Amino acid sequence: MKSLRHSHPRLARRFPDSAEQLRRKSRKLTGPRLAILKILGRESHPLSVREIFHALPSKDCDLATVYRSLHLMEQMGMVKRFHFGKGGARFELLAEGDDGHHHHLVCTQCSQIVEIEECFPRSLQSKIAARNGFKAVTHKLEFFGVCPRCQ
Amino acid sequence: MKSLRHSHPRLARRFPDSAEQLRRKSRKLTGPRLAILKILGRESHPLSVREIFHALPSKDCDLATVYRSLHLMEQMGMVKRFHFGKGGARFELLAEGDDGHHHHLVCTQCSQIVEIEECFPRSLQSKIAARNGFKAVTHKLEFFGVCPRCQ
DNA sequence: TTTCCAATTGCAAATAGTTTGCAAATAGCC
DNA sequence: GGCTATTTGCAAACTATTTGCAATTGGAAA
Repeated sequence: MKSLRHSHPRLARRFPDSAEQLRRKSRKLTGPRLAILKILGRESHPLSVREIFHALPSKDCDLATVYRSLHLMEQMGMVKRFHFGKGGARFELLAEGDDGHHHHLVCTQCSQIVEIEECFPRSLQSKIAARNGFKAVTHKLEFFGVCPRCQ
Repeated sequence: MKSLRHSHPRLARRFPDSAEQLRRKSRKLTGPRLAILKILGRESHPLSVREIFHALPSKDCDLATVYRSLHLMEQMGMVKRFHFGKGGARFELLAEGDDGHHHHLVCTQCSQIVEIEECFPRSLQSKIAARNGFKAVTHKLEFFGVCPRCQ
């Protein structure tokens, strides 16, 4: 359990709170959920459902349960869902209070994923929202290219 | 045929070239392909495969053919594929020479789609690419919010 | 620490989106 | 009009995800 504390900064303190957070919504901290949190906690980039499933110790948990768990955790703000075009959804563990808004640079050859600090300029987004009369505007932004090793 | 000349600016002159463009690759300008181009030419925003299929006159063309046609047209640079998270792919007709790089503002309630002029700052993208040693970097960027009518 | 029940799980089947093999149909060059 | 490579329809396969239901289980209450 303690090992999760040492992962990526954003993930810090996620695991110790999980039981408490689940309890608050009268949800149970079950074996499968724990295992999934552990796997997500080991990586600092979004994992595909397939990757999570195969990393499951002795894959004793059903694939449907992985989907259900991830969905629940997403609703609770514990994980964030990403789509990189090809393939299915990917999930990243979040620390409490983090809304998970950030972006990635993905290698189109080997799918290596780098987390990016930069974001679309806030003022420009406000301008776009205002000009079109839209409210509550956010964005999804991902970069794609060829990583050093694949060049 | 002529009606397509009057669509959205980006689409201008797309249709008259289609036969020629297809011929150049020894492809045929068939009924289904013509019908799909016509449908795409009527709209200035990306259509889902479902939408295209149902707009097909007397839907006499198979869904598989729609997929195959769109795939071919994508490879030939005649249409551009987009993904807005939920649901399947969407396709937009391009004018010759247009690489189709642009973005959208999508209503999360009614899926209304507005085309956006703004783009992620080039210099910032170069910085991101350089810092991580990536080459040939591009990006996908879409905005989501609530449109005036849905507020 | 046992009981109890709502929450959770496994399993299998359903659904959505997309692709593919193959024989029949057809566009466009001659 | 004929010929042939390209295209199409159809059905089946595939991938990603969801759902119904009966059996199981976490954890609050007794």
